[in-house]
Amino acid sequence: MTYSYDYPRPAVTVDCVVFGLDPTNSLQVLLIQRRLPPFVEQWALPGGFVQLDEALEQAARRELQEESGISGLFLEQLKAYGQPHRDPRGHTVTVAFYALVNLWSYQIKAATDAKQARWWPMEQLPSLAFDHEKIVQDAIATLQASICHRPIGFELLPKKFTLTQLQRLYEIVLARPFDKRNFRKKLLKLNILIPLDEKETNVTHRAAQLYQFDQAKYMERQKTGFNFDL
Amino acid sequence: MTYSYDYPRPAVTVDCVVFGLDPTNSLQVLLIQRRLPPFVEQWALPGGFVQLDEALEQAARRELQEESGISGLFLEQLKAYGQPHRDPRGHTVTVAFYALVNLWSYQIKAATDAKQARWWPMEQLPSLAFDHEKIVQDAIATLQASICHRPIGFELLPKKFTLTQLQRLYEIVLARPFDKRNFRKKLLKLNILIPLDEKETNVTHRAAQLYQFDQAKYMERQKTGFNFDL
DNA sequence: CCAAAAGTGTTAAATTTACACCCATGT
DNA sequence: ACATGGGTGTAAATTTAACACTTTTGG
Repeated sequence: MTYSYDYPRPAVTVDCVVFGLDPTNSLQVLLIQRRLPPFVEQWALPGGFVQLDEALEQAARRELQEESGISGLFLEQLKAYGQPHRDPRGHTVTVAFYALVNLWSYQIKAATDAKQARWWPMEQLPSLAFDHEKIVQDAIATLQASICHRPIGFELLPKKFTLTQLQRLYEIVLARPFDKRNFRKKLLKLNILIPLDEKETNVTHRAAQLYQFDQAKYMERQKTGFNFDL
Repeated sequence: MTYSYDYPRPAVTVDCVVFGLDPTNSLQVLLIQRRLPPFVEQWALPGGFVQLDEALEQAARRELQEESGISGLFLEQLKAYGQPHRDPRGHTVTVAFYALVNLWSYQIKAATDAKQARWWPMEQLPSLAFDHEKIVQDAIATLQASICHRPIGFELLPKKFTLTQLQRLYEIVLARPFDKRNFRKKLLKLNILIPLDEKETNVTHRAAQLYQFDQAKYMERQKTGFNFDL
């Protein structure tokens, strides 16, 4: 390294707002109970210090893995937060990410994790450490905007899903109802859902058609000026 | 301060992608020629180190003021960049912002600035220091998305503008043509433009009606579920 | 046969697109 | 009078919104 600079530096952390949709159709956020000061015993977003020469997203994935055992999920940067007194230990800049998980797969792990990780329903979050409440609010706003313009909602569902599940997902995240017929028409016309040769099982009523998101076709059509848009 | 932590820390900087639209209808980006290593003499985004206990946006505004003399402009956070080797001096996380300026007002200042600040047309940027080319690309993409969904384009025009100026602005930023009649219909129907009792002056043809953006009305209508959208 | 959710089509309204000519002003 | 950009309307196509009943399956 040829040059150096020695200003006093803020600390740099990452924090993750992990959203999960569970089979009972409730949107959940993963929280960690802190064991160290500051804010001991309070609930907070999973996250921690960025190590030297570690990329931001990589740090976020590492912290998620360490604190909750989940990996390989959809992760996007949200925003950096650097208000001077957001951390009582001193000036700390945090880069927040949001992540999407389908709880059909991850439910067990997170629920039984030894490190005090727990899913909390969006509507009843406990009070949070630092400025994490603000971060969660920003994350839900960004999630709402993103889900309307890009096909990321599928990250919250199992690979094979029914149109009703998809509609519920949108209704939950956007907090508004959709008309069943119009919703189905619109989604099917986009032509990025593959109807499978399979139906729902273990239901006490007519079994629904299962679909799968066609990532490849979406990518292709995207290049030729195609928009997802709701 | 009750707690402390002494991990080795990445440095934290801010960088600004300042977009300006000039009267000849070209989209420009403000660049600074570096006087210190690394990347001496190369062009780069205005920016610099975040000081201890300084908020991120505040740091961005301070750097812009110091390096180019402009202040009071529209500024929004873009993204944080933290790839390990993006700065040869050592691990540095930068929080990038993008800003909008109307060059009808700022033209002189920036052009005559002693500190080697210069406007460059978007289509012919020089090669840039660090990963600033990537940052500029991300900024233009974000600008394009934002300008479609929120009325921020007005920040690039003088307070009083004509519909043709507005249309040109959209055409330049989005790099596609709009139909004159349809564009005017759409914008006027939004009902957030105030027609003034004034016309363009010093033109060699029929003088155009001047309009002003009605921020107040926009804010109101936004609360009652109203979207700008193109 | 009952309960529960799946699946399906039409119509009216609103929005979007395409398109061409006259107007006002300064030289 | 002419060059330059300002300003305007209509019709067709597409998209959206509203709305209710029949089907399938398991219990």
